[in-house]
Amino acid sequence: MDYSSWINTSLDLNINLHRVHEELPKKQVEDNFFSLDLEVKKSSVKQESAGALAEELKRVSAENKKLTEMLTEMCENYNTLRSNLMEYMRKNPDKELSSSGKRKSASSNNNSTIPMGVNGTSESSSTDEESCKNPKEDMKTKISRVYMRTEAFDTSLIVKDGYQWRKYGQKVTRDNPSPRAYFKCSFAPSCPVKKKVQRSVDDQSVLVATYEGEHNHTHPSQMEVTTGSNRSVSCSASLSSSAPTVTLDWTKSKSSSESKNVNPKTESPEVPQVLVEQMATSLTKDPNFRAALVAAISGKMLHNNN
DNA sequence: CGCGTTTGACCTGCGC
DNA sequence: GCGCAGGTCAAACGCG
Repeated sequence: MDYSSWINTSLDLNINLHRVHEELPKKQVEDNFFSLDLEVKKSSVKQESAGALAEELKRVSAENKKLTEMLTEMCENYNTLRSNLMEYMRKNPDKELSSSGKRKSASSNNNSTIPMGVNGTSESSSTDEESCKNPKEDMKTKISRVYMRTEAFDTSLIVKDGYQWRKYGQKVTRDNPSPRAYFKCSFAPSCPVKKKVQRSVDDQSVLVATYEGEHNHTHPSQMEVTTGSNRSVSCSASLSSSAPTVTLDWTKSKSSSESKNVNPKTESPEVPQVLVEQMATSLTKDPNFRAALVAAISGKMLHNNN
C-alpha cells in the first residue's frame, strides 16, 4: 500500500483549495466580497480585508500543515499495526478464522472493522477480509464503504450521496446497538444497488454506509449540474462510486473553526488522487462554491471585526 | 390519494 | 436439524 499517495492527496486537495483563492483575481474576490456586504464599506476597509484574508490564508495553511503531520504520524502507526496484524495472522491463521464469529460474510462486512478502510491496491473495492473470505460475492457485487461524520444529535440514518434511496428495512444488529437501515436505489427501477447505513459502534457521530453493487444509471446530480444545486452531493457520490472507503465530514463544512478538531480515527486513505483532483477542479470551477467561500470568509472576518 | 417510512413477520444462510 | 442472526417482505401508517 502506498500511503504516501494519499497523504499527498489530502495536501493536494488543500493546495487546490488555496488555488481557488489564487486563481480568483484579487479584484473579483474583493468585488464578490463587498457585493455581499453593504456597500457602505470603502477602499480603506478593502485594504484591511485583503490583509485579514491573507492572514486567514496563512492560518489555514499552518493548520493544514499541522493536520498533515498528524495524518502522517497516524499512517505510520496504522502501518505498524497492520503489519503486526498481518504477521500475527500468518502465524495464527486458525485463530483468526475462528475469532470472526458465526457469520463470516456479515461480520467481515459490517462495522466491526476499524473505521479506517483496510484496503489494498487491488481493483476490487472489497476489503482484504472480504476478498479472502468471500471470493464469490466479491465477483458478483462491488462493495464499498463510506464513513460520514454527522452531528452527534442527528439521529437520522440519512446519507446524502445524491442518489435516490428507498428504505425497505431496519434492523438492530447484535454487535451494534444502533439500528441498521437498508436502502435500495430507487432512481432507476432496475438499479441493483443496495445500501446499508449504521452508526459506528466506536463513534456514534459517524455513519457507516455500505454500498453493494454498481449503479446502472448516471448519477442523478449530473442532471442537476446546470442548476448548480448541491455540488457537494456530486462530489461525495463520485468518491463513493470509485473509492472503496471514503470519509465525508459534513459537520466540518458548517464551521471552518471546527477543522482543528479532526478525528483522525475516521480519516481514510482510499481516495484516489485523480478523484480528489476532479473534486477540487469542479469546485474551483463552481461560481456558487466561490461565492459561498467568499461569503464564509467575509462573514467570519466581519464577525471578528465587530 | 399517492408515495415513502415503519416495523413485525418471514426467509435464508451459517455454525454447532 | 436446530437455533441464531442478518436480510427482505409487505401491510399499516403518516405525511404532503
